Amino acid sequence: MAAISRVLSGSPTARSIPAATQERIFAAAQQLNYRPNLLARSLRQGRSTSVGVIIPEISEGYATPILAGIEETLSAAGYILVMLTHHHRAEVLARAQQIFAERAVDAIIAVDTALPFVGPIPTVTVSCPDSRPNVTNIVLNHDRAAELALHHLYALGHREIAIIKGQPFSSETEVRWNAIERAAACFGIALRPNQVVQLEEDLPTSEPGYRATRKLLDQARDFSALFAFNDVSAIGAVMALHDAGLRVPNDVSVLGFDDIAFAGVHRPALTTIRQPLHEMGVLAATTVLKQLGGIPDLRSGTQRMIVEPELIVRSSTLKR
Amino acid sequence: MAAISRVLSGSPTARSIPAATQERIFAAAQQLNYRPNLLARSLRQGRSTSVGVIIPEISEGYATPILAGIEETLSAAGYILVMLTHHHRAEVLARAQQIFAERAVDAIIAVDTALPFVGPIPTVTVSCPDSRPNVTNIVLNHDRAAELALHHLYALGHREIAIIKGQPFSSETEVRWNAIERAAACFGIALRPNQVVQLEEDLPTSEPGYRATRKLLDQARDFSALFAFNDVSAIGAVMALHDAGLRVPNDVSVLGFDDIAFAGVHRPALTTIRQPLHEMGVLAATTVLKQLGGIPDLRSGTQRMIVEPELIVRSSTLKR
DNA sequence: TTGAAAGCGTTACCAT
DNA sequence: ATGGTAACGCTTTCAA
Repeated sequence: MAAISRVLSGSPTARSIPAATQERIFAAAQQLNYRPNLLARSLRQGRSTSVGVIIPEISEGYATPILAGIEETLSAAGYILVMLTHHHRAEVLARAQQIFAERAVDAIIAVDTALPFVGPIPTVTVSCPDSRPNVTNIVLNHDRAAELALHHLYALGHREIAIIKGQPFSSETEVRWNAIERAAACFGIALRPNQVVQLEEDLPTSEPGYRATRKLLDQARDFSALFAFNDVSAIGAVMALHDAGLRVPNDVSVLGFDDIAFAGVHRPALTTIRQPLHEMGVLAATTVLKQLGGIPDLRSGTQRMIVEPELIVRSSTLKR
Repeated sequence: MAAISRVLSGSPTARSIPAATQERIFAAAQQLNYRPNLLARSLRQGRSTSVGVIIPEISEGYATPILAGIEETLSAAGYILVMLTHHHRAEVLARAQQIFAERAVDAIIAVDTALPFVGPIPTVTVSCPDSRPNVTNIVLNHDRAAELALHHLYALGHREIAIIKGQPFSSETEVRWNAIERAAACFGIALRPNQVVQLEEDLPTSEPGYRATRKLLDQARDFSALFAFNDVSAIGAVMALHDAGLRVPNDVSVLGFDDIAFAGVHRPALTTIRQPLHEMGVLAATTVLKQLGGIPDLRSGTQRMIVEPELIVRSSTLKR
């Protein structure tokens, strides 16, 4: 039994077993159609070749490419995902910790989620700006993103730029806003309070963007450009502007964020700041795998991996 | 140990344990912050409170609501998903069987996937028309869908209707096409071979729909309506028609399928045949849960659960 | 180089 | 009503 275990699980101690015996073992396993019981192995080793993934919801546009990137990478390495959604509810987040512990996940990837816990296992976050000890954070270069965005609009002649901030519960809202403020200061753009609105509802649709834009139009109509928190809300903004008799991009230039799949298909095609969502998922997964396979020392210490945004110009964003 | 196991796992045999003892056990568990080890339980019981889910890919529009419905329902019942994607590759599908067996999933849900295997565990398929023994199939009422679609177009005066069939590898392509043929016969609509094209590329984007429509336009321009295999390809079709100088819906009425989230946001807003994707995910999951909890007899026998489509009229599909 | 045996943390079968 | 104990199928240590 010992020899069989060592050979079939590819243990380094198998090197001291003669080739002939190994052959016999492989042959027998093949003939008997032997499959090791992963549950027994997991129980014994205390690990499960699985990775916990937590994300607010399985939503269109944003979550999909990240999850796809994570799934591809992990399943190619023989890991499965223990995927949980929390819908921004604190008690579900707390339960997630239990579930991950029960299932003995070997690592955790948190997407767009402020983890209330950090365990002794490798932990990687995606788009969670608040860094915690022993966690690797994969974050977008928000300063660069804001600079790309405002430079684009500024270069086209826009000076009165409205902003739609993210929902209060969204983990990136604050850092993004701060970056926008810094970039605006750089370009000498004034962000007037009545030209700033915030997404409110917890819906992954364009509805919150529509409502925020309605509110914006009620309190200010003197902006010539609008920078939305994400593409989904930018689409809602375009609808609201259109309903208010304003043309996009002729009257108002709308700039989105994320570059979701539908951004290029939407009419008017959405100019946007691209986040490499799929790549971020892949990066999160490969980072986890590296930590799982590598030297334990690599796990410790807070690390930041910065991902670069890109300006995608689609509908010609005309100068006013 | 025995008493503790019985009480904490809610075994029916725990009824013969006096309330006082049960209290003591609960109190101690609480105080010691005891969490049962799921791996050990799974090893012993041969089940893992997990459900295998296999789907071609984590794609926008189609997969997302189904997966969300499955995830919600299963995780509310304490199950986790073992989610695999196969990208229409046969060898990956075969490996999936291995992985599900290794992980000792308690049931399997296959979405839009022709399973090459049926095990002894409850198995539910979503949108897989070919029925196999001991599998519950959740399928759309395709005849009704085709009837809704063609009646809608017919009533608007359309007689020359082009069709975009699904990819050859898509599990619903054939059954959908057969239903369309029957409905067309009913209404006395002739489906001319040069007005029928098929999606080819294995991409979850609107690209295949665009290409198919280009091909269609090369071989026929005498159609006044176009019925696409799904919304994603309908969007591609609208782009291709537009690029060819045709207006939608003025020159050509385009009818989609699925009613994905962006169908109502797209301009022109997409008229479409709605599949209740989210509900289908929920239904698949509840069916699995019922079979897992219920009498084993319920598992046997092939069952079909028919889901009804709905016509969603958005852009006014004008009579030619 | 190989084998025996001790667990991993449960559950379930028997006794009491 | 309770408790002892043998599995479940593997890995790993220790001896041979």
